[in-house]
Amino acid sequence: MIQAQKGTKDILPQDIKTWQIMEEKALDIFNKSNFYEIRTPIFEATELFSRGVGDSTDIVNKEMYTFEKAERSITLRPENTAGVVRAFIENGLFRLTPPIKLWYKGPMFRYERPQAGRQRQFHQIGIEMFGSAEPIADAECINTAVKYLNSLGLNDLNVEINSLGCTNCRETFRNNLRKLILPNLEKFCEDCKLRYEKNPLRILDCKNPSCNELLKEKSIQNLINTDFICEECAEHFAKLKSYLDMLNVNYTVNKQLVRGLDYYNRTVFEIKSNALGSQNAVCGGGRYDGLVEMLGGPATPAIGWAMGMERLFSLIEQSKSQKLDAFVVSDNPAEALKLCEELRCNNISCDFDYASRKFKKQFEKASKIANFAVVLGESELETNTLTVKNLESSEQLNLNKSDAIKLICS
RNA sequence: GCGGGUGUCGCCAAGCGGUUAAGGCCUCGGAUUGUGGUUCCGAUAUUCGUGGGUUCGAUCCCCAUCACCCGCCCCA
Repeated sequence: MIQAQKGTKDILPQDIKTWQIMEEKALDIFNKSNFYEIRTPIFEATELFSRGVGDSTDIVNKEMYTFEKAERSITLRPENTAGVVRAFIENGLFRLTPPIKLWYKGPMFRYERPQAGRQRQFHQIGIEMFGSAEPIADAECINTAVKYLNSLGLNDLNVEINSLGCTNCRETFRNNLRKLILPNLEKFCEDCKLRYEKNPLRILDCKNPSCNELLKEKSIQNLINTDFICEECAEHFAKLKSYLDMLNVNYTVNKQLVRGLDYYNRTVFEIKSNALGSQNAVCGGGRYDGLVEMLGGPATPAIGWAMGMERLFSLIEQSKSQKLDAFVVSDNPAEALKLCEELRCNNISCDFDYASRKFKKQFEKASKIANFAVVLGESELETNTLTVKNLESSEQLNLNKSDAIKLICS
């Protein structure tokens, strides 16, 4: 028996209603804020991700599905920011009047050990905004995420924000951090030693308890807590906070929020839920002002986020699929099919029994899946009428076809 | 990459060395054959993830293997 691949899942009819709601709400909320959907390919040149997402990230180093085809190295997208940026550049979308507001949804692929809230094929929904470096763009971006989550009935989420500073102030901070860590470098874990070389900021969110202990050292805490970011970056962050206050978005500042993707600068944020277990981030994002230029486009500031839809799914109340308007009960499948066709043309959702089972069985099924039973038996065919039974109230009427349709539609 | 757990019918499960391998849900059929959501009856696992081993005997013990789950790491 061939099974679904490790870390992949079928989304079954019993769950589909919830997925459709997630998608409908996204369309609704994003449309209202002038975001346009963009659909980009599921595979891209490997180089797009190694350059775009960053060589020092786990995603690129050990989690990509990469294969060779016709002497090209191809990778299944592990996230979609790089792909959207590529499309933005390639199609000249930078020529549009900024800001250019895009959203997407679709499957992403990461070769990791599956666990609760983590699959190898999973779905993300996200937005990307290009062309504005203003903190008001950051605020709208975060607010859109919150509004979307609210529309799905999620109100008790934790929005964490931080500023990583720009290339200049980050460099200073990085050097200072290196100086303070160096004396104890040997005591840090192997990963952190690598991070020390490649991306020392990542040491700040190491989950290893002994590293965490080392970071509690006063001079390091002082460095983290003194706003290392330059005046401009600080002002940007302050404005963002004031806009979020204005919008009544609750947030907490988490100075150790760093995020594992290389392209972020200034604002980064995550939205977490305690209900998720160890994979507790439902949304993550930030500003990436250098990425468009780095991938060969004109210098364009940008910001975006992505949500894990499976995680979202596990947080929201599951919706049951709706009942059909009608189920046709008949011992004449051909006539039943004809009637169904006519009902469907009148915008009535309906079905019938192909096997002409006993009426008792057909009613049994009807009561499970439909609001009305429409009986089309010998006597109805003779008199050219329909017997319509309301399966909730048990009221039953013999009507001509147009009255029956009216009743079902009412 | 590292640690822990689980694997009996489509689903949820009992059994823990000798059983005809419980039970519930779903499905299917029936209770004077055109009326349901209630009730009652009946059907559905030659077999307990797979391959070895121990034993007179293994779903129950041992080994291996596979699959899945959970945690670490990382991320959505």
